[in-house]
Amino acid sequence: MATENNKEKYVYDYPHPAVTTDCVVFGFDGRDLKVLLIKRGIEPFKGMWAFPGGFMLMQETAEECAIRELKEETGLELKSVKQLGAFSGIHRDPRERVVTIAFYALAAKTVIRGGDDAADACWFAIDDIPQLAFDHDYILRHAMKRIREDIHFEPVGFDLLDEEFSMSELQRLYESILGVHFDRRNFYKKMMQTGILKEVADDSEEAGTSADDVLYDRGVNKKQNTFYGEHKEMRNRSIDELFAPQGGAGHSSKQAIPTDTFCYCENAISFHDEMEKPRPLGRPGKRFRFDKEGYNRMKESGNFRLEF
Amino acid sequence: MATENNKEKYVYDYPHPAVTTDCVVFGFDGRDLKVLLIKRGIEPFKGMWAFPGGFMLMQETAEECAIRELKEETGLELKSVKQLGAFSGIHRDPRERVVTIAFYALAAKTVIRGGDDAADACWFAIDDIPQLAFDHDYILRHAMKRIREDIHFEPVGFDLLDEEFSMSELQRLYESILGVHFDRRNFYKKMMQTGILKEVADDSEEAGTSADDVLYDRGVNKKQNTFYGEHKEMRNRSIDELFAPQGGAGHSSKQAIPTDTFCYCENAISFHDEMEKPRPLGRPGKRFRFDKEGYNRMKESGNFRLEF
DNA sequence: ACAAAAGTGTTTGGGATACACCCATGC
DNA sequence: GCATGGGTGTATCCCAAACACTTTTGT
Repeated sequence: MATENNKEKYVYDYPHPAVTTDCVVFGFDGRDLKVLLIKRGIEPFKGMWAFPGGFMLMQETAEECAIRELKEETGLELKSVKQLGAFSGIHRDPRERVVTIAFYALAAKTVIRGGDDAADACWFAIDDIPQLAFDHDYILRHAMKRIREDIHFEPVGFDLLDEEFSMSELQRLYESILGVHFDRRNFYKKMMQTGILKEVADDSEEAGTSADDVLYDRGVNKKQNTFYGEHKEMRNRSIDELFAPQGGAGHSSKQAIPTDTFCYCENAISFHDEMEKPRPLGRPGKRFRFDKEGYNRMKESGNFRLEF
Repeated sequence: MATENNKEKYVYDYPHPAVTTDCVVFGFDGRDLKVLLIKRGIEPFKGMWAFPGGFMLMQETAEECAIRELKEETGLELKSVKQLGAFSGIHRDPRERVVTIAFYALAAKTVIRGGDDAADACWFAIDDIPQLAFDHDYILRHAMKRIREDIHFEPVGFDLLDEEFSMSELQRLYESILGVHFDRRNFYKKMMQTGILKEVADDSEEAGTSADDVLYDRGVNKKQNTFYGEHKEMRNRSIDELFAPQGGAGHSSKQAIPTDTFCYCENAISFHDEMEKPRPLGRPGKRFRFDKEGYNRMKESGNFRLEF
């Protein structure tokens, strides 16, 4: 049906929409769930923030496209992305009819630090997202809904953490994603009895001041006194509340903040330089790893579900 | 970017894939979960069975396209479809690069009977699906997985039943979808305590020999003696087993059946004429309705989940 | 000494499961 | 009467939620 002539034009008997991909990349810095955005350099929506993504090539699947674009635009090299679905609003792109296939992905902390090509790529805390280009607000709502569902069935969390992590890091991650608070002891028990964690033998120094804590420490302790206080409200807020239309009801603090401050950008690159490493207070905890074998065993033997 | 010239050609600076939709329509006849398929009248895959669907127009969303194509090809008029996702395999259509956005939908029994335009549209029992065109086998696996997940959280079942139904009809539906068997009494209790059902006042005749039972009765009683025996194996079979590659291991009965028989077609239209109405045996049960208000109350007040 | 964070065990209540008897209908 | 299927209650068990004290570290 399609014919390619020499003038680099592509001709079809029937109109074809353009197909793009967009990728919602989640990260976790030990405190908040974050999303990777890029600042658009061209129209439409020039200057606004958007998910990395772009036009699909004929010789690649949508998944491959999402991974390629992510690499090109942010330097992140991920092995897999999960599809959220197609978004086909008729006027979602003012240029032409564009159907986008949206994905989401999880970037571990180590990977977060790896991004160097990301000139205009920044991580935004999930409750400090600026207004986005296209229908990306809408896509983000779907992505949040999806990650909250997936975390019950799949070991989503471990892709967001380093290989080794403490139980409280894991718990903070779950709490960030689900927006709730768990009893520390019950969380511990529940996690352990899933059989998807294995404890790391305590080889004294190994985990101590390693790079693991770098991102975690960055800035966390500045606010730590008020951490629970600040976010307590958020913890029981629904997705819709979190993503109410700009200036919507019920969240006056957001309205008061001017856009520039609201769009405060934590650039992935600058992470390296800015950080000091005050250790977390208190007793250092055991460290754990994701036990892939244990997970497979669980998955095979019946319906695996993390019941939170 | 796109330019339309007078020769009914559509020209783009970059190659565009075609975009289609496909819709997996589930039905339930009181015994088996069914899927609506159409026989392809043109190449490619002429003569093979496929999901209803077709090319998306520029002035419609993918959802609208799926609903429109469903109407055109089968006569079914549905109000909503749910998206499964985009399938973007490079060679999934031999003609040109085609990305399809797949949907699934649920058709109530009454609606099933309504289809008159469906010349080559047939319902197939979920464990008697012929080999399908394109990558539709693959899509069907996703659809089955999805409906099994959705049924836990959403009142999926009620879209497949008539307005009024008996508890055992509902149970059979759940058992068909999930492939398991429930204790009748526990199922009853669990369903009732969700608060999403309301009992229908017994106005004697109203529900008795009404059209409700028509489809249900068709053919069910012919096999009823052996119903549980025949399907017991299937009940605990996983999706992958159910959809093993043609001639795969472990299901010798299928291998023995020649394709023509295997593709036995229960045409939606002929339902009207063929049926006799032997009532179900035993004591006639209470009838229930889906309680939309109760469902909304449940959904708002915390995480609604049907735990099966 | 004190604050902060982490490790651990017990109790208890509610919900899921297993199970049995009686009733209504058609033949 | 008998086969078939529907309606209901109870006992049990397990899991999840609630909850407190001790230990380690840094200041």
